Order: sequence, then structure tokens, then C-alpha cells
Amino acid sequence: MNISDVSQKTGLPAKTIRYYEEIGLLTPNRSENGYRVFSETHLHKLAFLGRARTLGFSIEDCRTLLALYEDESRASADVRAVAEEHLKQINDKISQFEEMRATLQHLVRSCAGDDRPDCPILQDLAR
Amino acid sequence: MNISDVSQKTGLPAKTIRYYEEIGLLTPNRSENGYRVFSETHLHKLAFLGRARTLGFSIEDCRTLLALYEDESRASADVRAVAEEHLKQINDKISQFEEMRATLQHLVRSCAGDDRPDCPILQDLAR
DNA sequence: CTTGACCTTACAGTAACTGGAAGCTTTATC
DNA sequence: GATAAAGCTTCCAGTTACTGTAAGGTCAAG
Repeated sequence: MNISDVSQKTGLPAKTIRYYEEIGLLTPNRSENGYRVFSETHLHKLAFLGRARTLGFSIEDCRTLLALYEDESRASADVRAVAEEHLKQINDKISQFEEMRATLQHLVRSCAGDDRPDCPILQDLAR
Repeated sequence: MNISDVSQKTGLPAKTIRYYEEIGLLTPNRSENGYRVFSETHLHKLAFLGRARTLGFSIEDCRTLLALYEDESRASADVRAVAEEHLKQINDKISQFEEMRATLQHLVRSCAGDDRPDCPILQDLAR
């Protein structure tokens, strides 16, 4: 399989697939002309990576998860630890964004939004 | 005022203040020895920037907001438009993170987290 | 007069790609 | 068989908003 087939099947841009190779997440074979050749295994790995990225895992987490995935003697505790840590970070981020949202909503609502210069939003920022 | 005073008063790292100058958000004066000298106005601008960044506005938004702040004849509608757009983006992000959270929570809960290799998390990623 | 704190610039690195240029290979068309 | 279009390659730069580090000038204290 050439890269565009894999791109199409996994939904990952070819650029991204090349990038994943560059950082050592997978190593496709090469045909004589230098083109990358992907196997079913590579396809699975890329799908795995795509899914993990969709769930917000960092590339380094992905590397870890991929290693665990391939380690038949892994402990599920190790996998869960990675996921739990990530979940914690997501919760933190949501909290931060919700705080921003609350403030912004309040400010937007209190701003007339007309052609006059008076603006509670700017007043808040400047306080 | 030297940079460390400003840093202390605004809570912004000196590095960040220098960076803001570099990208043209403010232009402190210089004393003979080359040290930056900040006025009260600079201090206000930096506080403004710090607050805007806390609310998640991008640097480019900050630039726009700062310009509006200094434009006495601004229309509050322009300010509100920036804030509303930003709010929309935050809402999008929250939605995305909440989706991740829901999936991750489910997966974490369904994983035994012991020394056995069976793991629903990996199964999901590999599906 | 030296030590330490503070200031300067300049360059590199971060995360995870993305865009674009220059150039080879393969495939389709005439 | 020539040529053009599509697809592949590598390499380099740019993105966001800083942060770290190095090398070196300046200032206040003892």
C-alpha cells in the first residue's frame, strides 16, 4: 500500500503519516523506487494512533500506549494509569475553560454592543 | 521602573514582557545603559494583556483589544464581536474535551487496572 | 575590587503538525 | 514514443506563545 491509500483508509493526512515515521512511531518498508510501503500492521498502528489522538493523548502518550499495545505481557494497570492521568489533565482544562466561559459570557452580556465606546469588557480587562 | 519590578507587579515573567515588546505590543523606553524603563502606562497595558491572556484571548486578539482600548472612538460592538467569537471557540473546545472525557471515563472505569494484560482501553484504541 | 544580582541580546527548543519548493517515478493520454 | 498529470520523495520554514540557556554588560553592597 502506498501512502495515499493509507491516508485515505486511516483518515490521517499523508503529511502526518510521514511525520509519525520521522518521530519513530512506525517504520514502513520501502520499495525500490523509495516509496513507502505499508502493511496491514502499519495500518492498524496508524488507526490506533489516530484514535488515541482523537481522545487527546499526546504523542508521547501514544508512544507509550502503542508500546503497551504491542507488549503481550503488559499490565492493564499501566494502561489505565496513562488514561487516568490524561483524564485528569482534561478535567483541569475543562475547568479552566469553563471559568473563562463564565467570565466571558457575563462580560459579553453586559456589553451593549452598539456604536458607543463604553464597554464593560474593556473595563474588566483594564481593571 | 525596571523589568523585574514590572514583572513582579503584573505577575508576568520578564521573558514574557520582553517577548511582548518584540512582537510590538508595547514599546518601553530605554535608559542610557540600555535597560528597559517602564511607565505607568506600560504597566497598565501589561496588566491588560495579562488579564486578556487569562481569559484565553490569543495574542492577535490581544493586539486588537489593546487597539480598541486605546481608541476613544471605538464602538463597543467591535469589542463584543471579538469576545463573542472567542467565546464560541471556547465553547467548541469545551464540547470537544467533554466528549473526550466521556469516552475516557467510560474506558477507565471498564478497565480492571490490575496486572493482567486484558484492557478495554487498548481494545477501544485498536478497534 | 570583587561578588552577586540584574540587565542585555541572540539562538534553540517546545507540540504536533502544515505548507511549499524542487525533483524523481509512475500512469494516463494522444 | 512523447508528454502531461498525478503521486511520491526530501528538506526547509512557519505556526503559538512563550521558555531555557549562553555570553556578556551594569550596578549596588561589602
